Amino acid sequence: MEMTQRKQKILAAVVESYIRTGEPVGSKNLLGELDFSVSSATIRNEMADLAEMGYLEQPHTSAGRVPTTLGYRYYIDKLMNKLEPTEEDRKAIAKTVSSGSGDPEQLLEKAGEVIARLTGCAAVSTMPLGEKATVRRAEIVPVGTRTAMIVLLTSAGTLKSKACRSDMPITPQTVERFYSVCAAHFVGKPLEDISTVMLQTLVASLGEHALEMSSFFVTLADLAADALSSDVLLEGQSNLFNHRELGGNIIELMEFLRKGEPISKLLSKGKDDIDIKIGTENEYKQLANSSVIISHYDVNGSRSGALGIIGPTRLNYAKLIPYMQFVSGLVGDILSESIDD
Amino acid sequence: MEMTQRKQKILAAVVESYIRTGEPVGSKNLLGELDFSVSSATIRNEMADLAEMGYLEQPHTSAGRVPTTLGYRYYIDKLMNKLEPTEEDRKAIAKTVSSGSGDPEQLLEKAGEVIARLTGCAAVSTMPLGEKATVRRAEIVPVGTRTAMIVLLTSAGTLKSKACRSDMPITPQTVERFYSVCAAHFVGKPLEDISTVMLQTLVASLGEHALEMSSFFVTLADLAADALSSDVLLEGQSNLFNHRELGGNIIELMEFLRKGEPISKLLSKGKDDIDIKIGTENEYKQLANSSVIISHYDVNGSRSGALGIIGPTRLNYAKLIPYMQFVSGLVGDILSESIDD
DNA sequence: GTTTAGCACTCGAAGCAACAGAGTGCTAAA
DNA sequence: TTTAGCACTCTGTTGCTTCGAGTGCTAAAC
Repeated sequence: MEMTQRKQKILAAVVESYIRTGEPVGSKNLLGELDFSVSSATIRNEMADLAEMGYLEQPHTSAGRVPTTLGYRYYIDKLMNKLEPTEEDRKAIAKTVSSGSGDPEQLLEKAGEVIARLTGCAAVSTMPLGEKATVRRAEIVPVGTRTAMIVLLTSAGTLKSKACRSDMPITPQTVERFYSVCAAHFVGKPLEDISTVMLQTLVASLGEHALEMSSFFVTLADLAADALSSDVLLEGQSNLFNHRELGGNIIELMEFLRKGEPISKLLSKGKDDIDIKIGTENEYKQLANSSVIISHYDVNGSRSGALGIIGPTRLNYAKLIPYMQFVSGLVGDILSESIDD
Repeated sequence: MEMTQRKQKILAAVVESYIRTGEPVGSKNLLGELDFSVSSATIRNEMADLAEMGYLEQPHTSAGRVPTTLGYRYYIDKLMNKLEPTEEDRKAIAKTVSSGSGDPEQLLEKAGEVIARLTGCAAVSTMPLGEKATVRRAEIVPVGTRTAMIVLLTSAGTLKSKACRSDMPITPQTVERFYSVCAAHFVGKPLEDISTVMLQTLVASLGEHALEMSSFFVTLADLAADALSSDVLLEGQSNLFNHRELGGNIIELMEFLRKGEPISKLLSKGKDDIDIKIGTENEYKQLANSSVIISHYDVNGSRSGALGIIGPTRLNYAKLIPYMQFVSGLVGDILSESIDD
């Protein structure tokens, strides 16, 4: 069967009406939404065709039509008119996002916050880290006779810090020794190289100072692991409660979001600037009733991380896709600017 | 009407049975739970009396009885046999909690985690901060020509750090100037004194260096405000989903938990070591269907903060109260030990 | 050949009666 | 004072009917 222009218009109207109301849309309801006038019977015929072609489906025989995954896909790829963010919105977003400048983690937190608020969905983001991130700097700050704060700064700009207790009093020599070991073994090395195995051999080589120093390096390894793994931020998951159609799956969905690793995979996958997965297009079954819009950002020209939103399949794609592009572009710009000095 | 010993036994049995099953308990079900034998009719009479006295109520005429707030209160105050944690549990808890030693924030996070897991409730905790907390140390770590990390350490051991951009390049002189200003104006001062007003006069007095330095001090003030306010930790809120009886209120409850300030008030209120609020005893209406167990901890003999759990009214008080006391004692001990050196 | 009016049909939602089951309160006997 | 017995009340479930929305099909109109 052929996709005529009239069918396209009807499909678009069905998708838009369903996104707006959340109710299956019937032939009569559509009459007012179209820019040509035909009877409801004609629309019924066309909708039956669209259903046969796989773009629409019926929850049950006597209900209206609902877009299928294929229907959304066709709409997004061919029919949708993007709705660029207004100047006001751009300014408001830019203001909020740039207030989190400095640490990339804060920046992404702010960006997630603003996205979640604007879209009414859950927002996720990944840090501009990667396997290639290296140790840029390690600091030790003694804060008591036996307690010190270890601070790790990565090449990606991420900062992690943790307190740490030593079994022996901390002397200025201890501090000096810490810095020299760091300079020799850690600075400039990839984060993932700081494994416990590497630590064991290192500590063994310290001889009499092993006892004194070991807890600091263990803490440093913790921080490195933390920097590598805790790269997923989540905001606004409670927004999901407002979407009735997620129904009973909402609890599993929230559990899924809390996990982190799958989200990290999800966001790192796509190659395109923007990546949209509708319902069953998602490989995770917990997302089968949800849609995901992922927008990647570049730092100094290279693909670094991504922002995403997760919500019901009936997202307002026409609006949200440009918004996501705008925010991720902004994040990329700010990070590019702040990282190279 | 008089509270006989038999009535007490019946009340205890009703409360315990309801806590266990969540179902209204009928006279026949109670037969097996009592250490004396009477007929169900006798129990019915006694239960009717207890209902009249306000300790029990019926969801509807032909249902079993459910404890009222008053009933739980009587049970907790007079009837309950506390169930101290087993040696194994104590060890397991101590191990998890002490793994978060060092920074108080981490410690409380671990403590909250273990409580949430053990009780199946949401756990909240407040940091051992107070108005009296002072600046112990401020550090600046340059990480780029115009970017630096500001680190604030409080007298309570809390560590906060944030990245910060300056409009001008950061020189060794900048760093030195930062330290001398900090030493003169911040170290030893209460956190709450670092207000924006104080900052304005300070920055003004810096003369030509004002532009260069101001963003650092603004960041420092942010950190101080953060240390003062972000003192509420929340763990395991998703556990609440497992409690069916919270019903539709669960969403409002979770929103309430996410807020922070009311929780902070809630935890700071009680004077006793342990503080239990059952259902409507709570002044917040969002907690009207929930119970709260708050256990305060002391650091070096003075009341510092608290740990709490929030769950349905049918908590296993006999078990959870001693557990909370144990964990908060542990937290107090660890903090006392780590803070005085 | 396409569009439309008309109509029978399907299915879910809502309302209602019947009924089983759990549990109570009361009365009268032990 | 306790107990057995019984009538009563209330909930939850099941099955039935009705209502309405919306479809699909057919036959007539354009």
